[in-house]
Amino acid sequence: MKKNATYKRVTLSDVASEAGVSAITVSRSIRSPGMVSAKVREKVQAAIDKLGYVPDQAASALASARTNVVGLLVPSLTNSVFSDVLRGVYDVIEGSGLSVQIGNYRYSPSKEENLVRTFLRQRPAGLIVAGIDQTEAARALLKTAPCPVVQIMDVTEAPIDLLIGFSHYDGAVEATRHLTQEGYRKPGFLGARMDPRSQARLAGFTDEAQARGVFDPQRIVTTTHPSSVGMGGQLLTDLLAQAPDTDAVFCNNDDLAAGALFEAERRGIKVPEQMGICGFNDLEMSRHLNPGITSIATPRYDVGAGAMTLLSKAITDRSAVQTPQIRLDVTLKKRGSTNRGGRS
Amino acid sequence: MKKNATYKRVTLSDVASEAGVSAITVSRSIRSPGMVSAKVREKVQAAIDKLGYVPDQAASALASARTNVVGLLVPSLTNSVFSDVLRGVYDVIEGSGLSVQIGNYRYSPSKEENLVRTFLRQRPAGLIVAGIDQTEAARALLKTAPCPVVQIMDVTEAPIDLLIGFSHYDGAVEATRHLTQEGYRKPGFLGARMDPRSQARLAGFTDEAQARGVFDPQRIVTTTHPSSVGMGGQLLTDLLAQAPDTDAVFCNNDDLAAGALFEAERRGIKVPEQMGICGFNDLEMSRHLNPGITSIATPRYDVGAGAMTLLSKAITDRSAVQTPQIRLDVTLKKRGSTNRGGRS
DNA sequence: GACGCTAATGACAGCGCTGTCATCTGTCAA
DNA sequence: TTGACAGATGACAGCGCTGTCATTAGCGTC
Repeated sequence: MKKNATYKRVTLSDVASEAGVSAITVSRSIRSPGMVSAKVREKVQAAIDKLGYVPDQAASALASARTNVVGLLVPSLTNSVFSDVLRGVYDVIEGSGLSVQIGNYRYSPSKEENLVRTFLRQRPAGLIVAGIDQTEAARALLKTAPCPVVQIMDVTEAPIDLLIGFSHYDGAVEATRHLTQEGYRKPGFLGARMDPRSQARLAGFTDEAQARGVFDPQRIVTTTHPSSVGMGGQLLTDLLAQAPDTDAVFCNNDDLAAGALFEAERRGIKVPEQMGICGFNDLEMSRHLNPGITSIATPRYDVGAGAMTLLSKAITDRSAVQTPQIRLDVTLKKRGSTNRGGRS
Repeated sequence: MKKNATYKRVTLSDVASEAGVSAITVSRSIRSPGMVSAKVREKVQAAIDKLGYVPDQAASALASARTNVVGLLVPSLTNSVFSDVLRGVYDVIEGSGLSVQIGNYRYSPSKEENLVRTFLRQRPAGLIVAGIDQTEAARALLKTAPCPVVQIMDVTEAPIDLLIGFSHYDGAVEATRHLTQEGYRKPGFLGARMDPRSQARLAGFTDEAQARGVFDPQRIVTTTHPSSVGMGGQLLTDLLAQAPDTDAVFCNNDDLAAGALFEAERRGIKVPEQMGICGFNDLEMSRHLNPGITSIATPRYDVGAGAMTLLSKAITDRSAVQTPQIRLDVTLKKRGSTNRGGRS
């Protein structure tokens, strides 16, 4: 067993003999200080500092059959939505001794299921999974997983374990209501990707539009291609081709909304007078465009940070988790793109 | 040592006795198939499939003093630039048996140095670090690291080990030249964050502007705050306050450029007639704005993918790496925001 | 037909830590 | 003084794998 001289490891027993105690005592004084007397703890700490001891994660994982790795399963890394979540996760994890491993399942449920399997075999300390739409098999695996599991980005009556998210449906309802309240009577829906959360937004739009008597299936245009600004323009073009008298669009997200805005401009359609545009997610760009794009602000960073907080609490002591399911609010940001001022 | 029944592990020796060989032979037939006869290899594979054996990474890491973890050190997770890099990394790593661990040093060199230390202690299989401006201590650590190291996102004459990136300086020179060629004689520079790569862009701008006789330090406005669309507007405001006759801006990145464009609009300054605007990074949004924003397209995804390709090759066989340093090109994307058509 | 050589396989120890159980110490009540 | 008991500490084995030998088999050579 060759050792690299530069990185020769200081081991537990090195610390132990330096401190004049046994190895196991050092281990305990690190992991559960409460079990060790203050005097010994001090000596151990001094020895650790002196030798620059750093625990070996592999050895610890092997001996305890447990790692300090948190698995994070996301459907996309392109999406700026998930980079916000990521940021929240990383901000909270800092200094917690846990580390994250990301799995990207590219919106493929079967790939997600495989990733769940792969991750579980590594005996993770915890798992964060996006959404509530896992396959049956994945759900079963997660239900019986020997670690806490947090679902994020959505809400449901039947969570697997822990959950933090917000309602895409409610956000869409609020957006749609806002459009009708501003006097738009022929609202349409533009959607790309159409993953489960996009579907929920469409459902919210549909239900609210029906409730207000302004629903027309002709005005729904979707694609499974990824969202982009360019796609927003294209979808609006398609919509206007099949329903030229559409007077507003609720877009799946702000990229599409921006694209729709530019396309409207190009066509000489005045926003918000002739057409209202509402987005989803409230990206920074949206409030700076002219007109600013009305959008549903979603607490993406908070979801990431909250998920990690929840998880690390559950890892330490599952029963200490007060609120295993957290529902965050979305907020309608009214801006120029829907400011027609009418009341229906 | 309690075992979770659900995840009871199949071990090497289980496979070994199933296949009628010794444990070490199974290990070899997985890690270096060339050392094992074809017959045995088949038997072993059959046993693995039958039992569903998955190697234990912790045990392997402990025994071999080596992990399959690649450390990725980035200065930011907010920045869409790095999410593109991330995507490239993850696309390549898929199925390679390696896994990534991200460290976010938030543009703090000392935090970066600490992260290097932390990562190295985990005996990573390789390391990817952003930029070429590590502290002296970090450089020393990386130079003697017992694993390949890839620097990304920039180029230098003195790389630590492997490198893949592009020249921010050259990109800025090209942008500045373009502005002058379009007839702008009073170009300014807007910069946020001002990390080393932003500094390189400023240097490129300065040198080229001086070479063309259009340099004026009054027209340089920077901040150490992060980039955002809003910040772009603010910086343009500041610039115009101290140099009202400025007729073009080269912006550190496209967010600032978009903000500058909106601010110009707000002030009734015509783009590109009265003011030219050029960005950096060529985000998707830029080509859809009106006018489209001229920008320097950077191969961010390719940097991520290339870095990971380089690294996994080096991990397998360092001497097999043909091109240890790769310089990628940046491309000027001419759009409406600088289309004045003049020739200086 | 004994010898040397290479290719293929195996035995063994140990990586650094933690779970389990045993031991030791000091305190307090009877 | 004795015993019971809780709190603090230690001994030991073993997690699952791989590095380093040692051993065996198979082959050609003189």
